[in-house]
Amino acid sequence: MATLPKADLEPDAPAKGRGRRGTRASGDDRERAILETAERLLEERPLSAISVDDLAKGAGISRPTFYFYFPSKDAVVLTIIDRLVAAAAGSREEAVATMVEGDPRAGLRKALEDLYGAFRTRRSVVLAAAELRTTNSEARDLWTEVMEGWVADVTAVIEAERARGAAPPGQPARDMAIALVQMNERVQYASFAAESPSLADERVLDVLVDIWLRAIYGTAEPG
Amino acid sequence: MATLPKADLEPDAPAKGRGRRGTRASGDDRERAILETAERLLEERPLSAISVDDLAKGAGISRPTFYFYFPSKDAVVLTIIDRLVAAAAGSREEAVATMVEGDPRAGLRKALEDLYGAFRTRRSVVLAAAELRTTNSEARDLWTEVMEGWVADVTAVIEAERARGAAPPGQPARDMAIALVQMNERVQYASFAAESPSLADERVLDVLVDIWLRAIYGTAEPG
DNA sequence: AACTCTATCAACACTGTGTCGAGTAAGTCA
DNA sequence: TGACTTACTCGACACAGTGTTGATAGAGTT
Repeated sequence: MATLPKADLEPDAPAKGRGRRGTRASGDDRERAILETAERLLEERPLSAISVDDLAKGAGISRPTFYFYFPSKDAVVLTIIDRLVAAAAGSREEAVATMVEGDPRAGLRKALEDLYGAFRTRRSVVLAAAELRTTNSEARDLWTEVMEGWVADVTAVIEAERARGAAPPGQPARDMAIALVQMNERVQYASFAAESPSLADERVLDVLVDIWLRAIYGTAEPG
Repeated sequence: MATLPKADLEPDAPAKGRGRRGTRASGDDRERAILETAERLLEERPLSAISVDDLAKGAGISRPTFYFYFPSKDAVVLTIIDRLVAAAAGSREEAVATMVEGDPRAGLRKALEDLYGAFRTRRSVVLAAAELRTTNSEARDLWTEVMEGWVADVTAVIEAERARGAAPPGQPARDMAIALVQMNERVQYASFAAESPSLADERVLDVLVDIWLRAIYGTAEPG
């Protein structure tokens, strides 16, 4: 089977020190097996229904041995979330670049599309992250970082559009950004979880883009 | 001030059969004591950090005796949430009535204000509900019911405004309603939990009302 | 006085978490 | 080669929490 003796020059060290204590012996396989087991099980059931024993069994080791690789179940999931967040950060940079150039509607749509896509392909991880967030402060902090990043970018975009006269004045740009980013989070989560009510997968972007555009570029004096 | 515990003609039998099995002997006090203990502890710490034993101790009974009154910790919290939801349902009816008559901006603000107020005074219960929702399907169903109610109302309002020509056409009214209602949920939750980023308590309404108005009554062809 | 019904809790069975300490096997170097 | 180190493994334990059982006490009929 997969005997990967792998010249370990700088092999992984994937996400800071979330995983194993020291060293980098052959047990890399085990660490990977645990992570893969976690991802697989999360496709089947919620995080709360997965035990350390399930992860250990799935990776072919005993429960105490699991603790040699990770300090807790949460740490495993945090490692997985770290990776998702890193991938999403890439999308974000790209997205902002897209937004700055030319046509706002197309730019915004492309930006939200990339982000939505990055998460949709890892639905089960997003759901697990949301679950973890309610009990684990490290998960909360990680998510805060992500949200602050987006809010900062969106705030800058709104301010730029107002400055060049493309967008009318209104509520403080950062406040708008917070509400809009949080709306996206919630709407996307509901769609992933197939909550009810929720937007159908293929409606999410149309609706979000429209609300963003109206919120940023529109004024409303209804009659 | 919010005089919530109003008009108890029917002193208990508060929410269907969530509580004790049969009868109504003197042990009503105990049931109430358990509920009060739960509310008190939820002000101090999250639901996940409260055990059945804590509730029993707080009510001056042993753990097995607790199970005479409630089948689980979740059932206690569900009873509390039931009451909050019932109170909020009152606010909702009133809110919709307010919206229908005259000036949309004032009406919408009043409506969102009432709702926000109903929840803000019971912050800790809202937070507990969100926590429960991730693991308990009954809590999920209950919340679904609440959300569907709001979405139905908002959908009707949007359609009415479009029909009388006050609002321009756009995305399907129900889709807009879902996104807007979910935005409110998320923004308010973040504010209650003092997440970061989140809107300051006194900014929430201004920002939400503005986005709602622009989303419903505005169009946006940015340049 | 026998009978019932509410209410109570000690003791138990079970599930899950995390730790300790003893052990093995594969290097490393004297 | 044999002593020492380091990576790794797991049986057995201690602990925390949930939910159940069965025995019992008192109050209220009949």
